[in-house]
Amino acid sequence: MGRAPCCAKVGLHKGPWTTKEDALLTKYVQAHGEGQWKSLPKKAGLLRCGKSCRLRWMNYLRPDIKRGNITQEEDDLIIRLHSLLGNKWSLIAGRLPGRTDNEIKNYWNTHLLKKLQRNEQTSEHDNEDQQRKTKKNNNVGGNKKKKNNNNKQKKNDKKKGKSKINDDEEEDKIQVYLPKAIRIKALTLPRTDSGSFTFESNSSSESQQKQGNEQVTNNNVVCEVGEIGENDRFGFCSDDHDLVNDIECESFFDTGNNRGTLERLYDEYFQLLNVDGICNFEFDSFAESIFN
DNA sequence: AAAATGCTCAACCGCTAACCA
DNA sequence: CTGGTTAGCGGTTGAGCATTT
Repeated sequence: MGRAPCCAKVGLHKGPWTTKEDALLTKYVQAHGEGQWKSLPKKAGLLRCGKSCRLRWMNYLRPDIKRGNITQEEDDLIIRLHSLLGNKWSLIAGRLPGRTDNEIKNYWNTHLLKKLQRNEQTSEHDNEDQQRKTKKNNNVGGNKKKKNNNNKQKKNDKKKGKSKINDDEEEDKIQVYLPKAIRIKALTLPRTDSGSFTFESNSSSESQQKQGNEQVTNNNVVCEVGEIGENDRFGFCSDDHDLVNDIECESFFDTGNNRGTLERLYDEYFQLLNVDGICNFEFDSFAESIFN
C-alpha cells in the first residue's frame, strides 16, 4: 500500500499550531467544508500535511468540540463503553457529543487507567485473602494480571500511594466492575455512509471462555465467583468498602427508574454486543444511530 | 529557590480499510 | 483484480506545566 509522504520529507511544519495556522484552517474549512485533506493545506495556504490539518480540525478547531472537564456522567459512560468496546476510541467518542477520540483516549490513559491499576492492587490483595479461605491449590499463577510495561504505567506505579486528593475523592465515589476489554476482536465499519456494516464478535477461545463466565440478565453483567481477580472484573472501590468480594455488578449496571440518555446508549451497545450466536450481521439502524 | 519528578494532552507516527482508476 | 491514494484509527511521544523534594 502506498503511503503519503510524511511532513518531514516534504519540509512541512510540525509541532504545535500557531493561531495564524488555526485561523487559516478554520477559515478554509468553514468555506469549503471538511474533506480533501490531502489538497487542503495547499489550497488553504498552510505548510502542513493534510493529516496534520485533519487532526487539528477534528481534535481542536471543530466548532462542536466540547471543552472542559469530563463530567461524572461522561466518565461513567466511557468506562462502560470501554468495557464493551475496548480501545475503540472513535466509537466511544461517537457516543459522547463534543468529545474527540483523542480526548477520550487521553482521559482513559491518564485518569481511568490509574483507577484501574489502583483497584487491581486492591483486588489482587483481597483475592489472595479469598483464596486462603478456599482451597489451597485452587488457582495457578494466571490470576494476576500482567503489569503494563509501558513507561507511563511505570511512572504511575511509582506515584501510587501519594496521588492527588481529588483523585482519591473521585475514586471513593466510583464503584465499577468491568469485564476485560477484549470482547470485540474485529469491528469493520465502512468509512462512508453506505448504510450498513458488518460486526464480528470475538470468536477467540479467550473470548469464549470469558463470555462463558458471564451471564447477561437484564443488562446486568454477573461475574461468577471463580473469576474474581481473573482479568474479568476490576472495581474502582474505596478501601473501606468490601466490594471486592461482591459478585454481581449491579451497582455498576444499576437499572433505576430514572435512567438517563447515556444509560440507554450504553444499553444499546450492550444488547448489540450480546446477540446470541451472531458473528456477522448487519444492523443498519445501529450504524445510523452511531454515524448520523 | 532550584532541581527533580510527575502529569497532561496536543500532535505525531505507523498501520490499515476503503476507495478508485 | 491490482495497485496507488486517501482517510481514519490507535499507540506513542514529548513539551510545557505542576508538584514535590
